Amino acid sequence: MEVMPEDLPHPSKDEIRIEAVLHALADPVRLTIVRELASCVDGATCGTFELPISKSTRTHHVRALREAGVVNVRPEGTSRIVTLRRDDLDSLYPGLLNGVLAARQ
Amino acid sequence: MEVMPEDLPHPSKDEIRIEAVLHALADPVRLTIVRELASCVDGATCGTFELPISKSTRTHHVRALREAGVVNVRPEGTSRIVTLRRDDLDSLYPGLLNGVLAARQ
DNA sequence: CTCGTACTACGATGGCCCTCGTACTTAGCG
DNA sequence: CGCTAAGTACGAGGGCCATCGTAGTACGAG
Repeated sequence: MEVMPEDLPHPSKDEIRIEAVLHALADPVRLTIVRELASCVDGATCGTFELPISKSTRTHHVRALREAGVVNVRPEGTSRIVTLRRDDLDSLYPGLLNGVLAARQ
Repeated sequence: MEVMPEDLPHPSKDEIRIEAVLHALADPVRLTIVRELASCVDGATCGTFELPISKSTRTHHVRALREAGVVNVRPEGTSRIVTLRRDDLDSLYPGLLNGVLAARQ
């Protein structure tokens, strides 16, 4: 589909599985990350997430979201730009992301 | 809201938490149950689910779905009638259920 | 080159939970 | 009452994973 210069492995759109997505979203930390990403269209650096967790745990969660197909991660210097794969998720599971984000915190 | 004679504890609509719902849906067995429930409007007996699991495991999963607020369980003789709480879920997380059910198997 | 920043890799730990078998309860039937 | 069917309770085992600290890599600034 789209060709993007990356070195981090991402599942293609047709490799995304609903169970993996749901499992990725079921964690409170990852859900917070997804909410933050949804509120800033340009994507965010890993370090900008305000979370009471260690760096390695943050890496772990961003990796989990990436491998589930929920986010895209792009190197940018020493940082990683993280963006929601909103188009893919919306076309695979229309309404799912909206429903999740509609939840009262 | 609605008064229903039950002896099994269910979370009220405002007690349902998105993380619990997502976690409940993230299991392949429970997702199968939800899919079967979505296809039969009248609800189903626990025993009618065709699953390669033991009785106690089935009980465990139905309980998990009930405690997360995904399904309603009503005694009926020696059986339990299980129904999707579609109205509650749709109003709390509009689109979520549709998105999940839209996933290719 | 040196230093600091941003992140990753790896192993350890602890907890959650999926699965099961066994024993038990309850309802219905004769 | 005796029997069967449907489901629950409980405990055990085993695996997955969230969390962390430490060590290491990669990039940019000076």
